[in-house]
Amino acid sequence: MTDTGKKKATIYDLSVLSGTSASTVSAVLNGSWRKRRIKDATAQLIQDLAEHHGYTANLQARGLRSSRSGLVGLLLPVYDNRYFSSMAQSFEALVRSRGQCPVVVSACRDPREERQVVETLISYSIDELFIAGATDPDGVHALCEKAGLKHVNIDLPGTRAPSIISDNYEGARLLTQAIIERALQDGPLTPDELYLFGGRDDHASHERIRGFREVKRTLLGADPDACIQPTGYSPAMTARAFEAFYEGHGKLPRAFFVNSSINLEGLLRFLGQHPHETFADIIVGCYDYDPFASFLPFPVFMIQQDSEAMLAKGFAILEAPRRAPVTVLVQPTLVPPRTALTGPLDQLSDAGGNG
Amino acid sequence: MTDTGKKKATIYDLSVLSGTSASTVSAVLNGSWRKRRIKDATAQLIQDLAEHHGYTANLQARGLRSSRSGLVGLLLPVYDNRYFSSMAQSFEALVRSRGQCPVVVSACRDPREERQVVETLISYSIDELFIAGATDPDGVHALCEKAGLKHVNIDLPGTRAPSIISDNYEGARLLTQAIIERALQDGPLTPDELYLFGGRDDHASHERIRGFREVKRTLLGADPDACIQPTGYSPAMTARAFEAFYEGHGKLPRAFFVNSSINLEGLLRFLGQHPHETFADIIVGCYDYDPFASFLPFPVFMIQQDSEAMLAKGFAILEAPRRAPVTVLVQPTLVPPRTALTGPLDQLSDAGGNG
DNA sequence: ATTCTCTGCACCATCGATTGTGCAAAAGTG
DNA sequence: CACTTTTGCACAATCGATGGTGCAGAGAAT
Repeated sequence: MTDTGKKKATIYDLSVLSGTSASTVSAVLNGSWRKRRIKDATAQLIQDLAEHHGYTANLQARGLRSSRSGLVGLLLPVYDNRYFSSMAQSFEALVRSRGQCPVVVSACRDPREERQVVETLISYSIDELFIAGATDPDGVHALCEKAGLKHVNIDLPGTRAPSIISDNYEGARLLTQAIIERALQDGPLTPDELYLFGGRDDHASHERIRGFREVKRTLLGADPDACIQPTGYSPAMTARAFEAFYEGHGKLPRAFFVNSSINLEGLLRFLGQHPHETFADIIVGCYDYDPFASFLPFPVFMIQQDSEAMLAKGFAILEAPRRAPVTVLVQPTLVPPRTALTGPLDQLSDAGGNG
Repeated sequence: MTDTGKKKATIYDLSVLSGTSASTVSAVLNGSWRKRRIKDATAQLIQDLAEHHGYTANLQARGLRSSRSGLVGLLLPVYDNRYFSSMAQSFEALVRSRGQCPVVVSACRDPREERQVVETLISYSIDELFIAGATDPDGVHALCEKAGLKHVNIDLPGTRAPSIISDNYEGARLLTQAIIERALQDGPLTPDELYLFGGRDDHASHERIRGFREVKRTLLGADPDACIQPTGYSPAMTARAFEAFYEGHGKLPRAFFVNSSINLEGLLRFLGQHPHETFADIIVGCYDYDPFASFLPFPVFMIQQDSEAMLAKGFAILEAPRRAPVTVLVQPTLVPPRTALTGPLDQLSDAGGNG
């Protein structure tokens, strides 16, 4: 790739250099040349020239003409937690392995931002879209539908497009049961000693709360409404809920279920403000897995959602001829305290060593 | 936005509907219409039509013609840790606030992948590129240069383009000093009780090791080479280093400096395999901040890098007329153990509550 | 009334690649 | 040698938006 010339080479440049037409160059360089009965020698010549001049196709031009782009989008609510960043990591690898180009964007759980972002992606003729945790999946669906864009919901279901979600109900049951069993080791547990913090009015929260309440009622016999504290997906709000509880009771609940790792950060903020005795004996369950959180100085049970499986399933569904608005459940896994799982980063080759 | 029609509307559709020419429609819809002396009434008519038909510009066509795209790229090594995911989060907000569209891609610390990704981005005529932690910044630089793409290095410096990096040397000094002081509270510390794990042959690692060794020599009087254990950026390799040390010494070093949060995950893997006594008294410093890691059951000092400041500085440099290959140092902050800092997620509005 | 200046817009080439179609020249057939 | 078939490629329209240029008509100036 000797960089001859200053501007990027185009098929027209190569057509002059090779003494062929632009359409021949195009065919050779996009692989359709056998179908077009281009001579092997001609193809070879053009490929050599292309390499020599560092030719790369102008993807905007290609996309404009063919109305496809080779891009696959992933729409995230946020980046900054291990569940979504890990999903982005897996997504990259998966899309790359399929010869397409991953594009990840976040929309900050804002329905307007979501639409805006999707419009932009559509304007770039992306080929497929994975919608992870959209606040308004059906609104986004309408846009995709209109543009003929293949898409699936991941993590939060929509009613109009295929959805692949964690089995939040089952996961919550597993997690609740684990917390309760662990708490019982330290003596009997009364219903008002087990709380749930975090989440809001989305499908995932509902299902988790449902699973929590059911197991709790079964094992502990009751579940006062006051034990459910939805605080939204915000560390600050969650911290406030813990503070409020602490002010009212002089301690934290003996055991509690936290709706997500983002909410669990709210717990950290509380911890930072209080001495160790305050939480020496608590038992926590968190829906989401974060390796560092698993090693906090009290037992933390976590639920790992299998984002890689969800994405893989998503691709499978997009490839299938019929795409009914089915909902596929993917089973999450209970992770006991003090567990360091491997993640997508472990797939990366890193020679390591100092050289 | 009533979705009249099935295909996406173009300026030609609107030109027919409005009885004007396509160029007029184009001018009205891209804001250049005052300059083109379009009558207010005409503009209004076209805007109404556009809204009614849910017109959105085909950005590939626009980009092709104007060879600009409104896209700003961020090239990351990986997503899956808090430093980079937090950087991505800040990046999104910053770019959005400037009316452009953020595109984040990762290249897995693979020089070939880096080039490949940058080529792709260039083919989409992105306007600016932030290169965070490129393995081969100058190789990437060459590509950008050739394409006339404005770019800056973030986090790891290149020699050919402006670079904005953390003051790794100073950060390492702060961190080393903090660990040593804390260790001295528990009694005298000998040079062979303080180790460094992680990092490889990149600029950041070098600077951190330099800072570590200097402070250590100053405060402890010596620094045996064996105390430096570069393991690459891989949790597995780092875990192996801890295991090896443990096998040789029957315990972990009393205090150690870990090169990054990714390496710190290696420590978790070790911890998961050993009883609590093994690490009851260790003192850890980690270059990078992760809120959960800050609350591990032993003192963890962390360094928070100011990625938001780096990005902001990057934009400033890109806007400046002259762009010499300067290197700008941004000061990181020492974060004492058990500290929950707020992050970019706190900027997000989240009504919270159950409704 | 004539010339000049604006105003308001239409026309058209252009960005770089894709693709249906057409047509020479080469090769095969009888 | 005349005729068909195949090979190998060129032509030109097209995707949707942009922006330089030109020009008709309204109003102003003389």
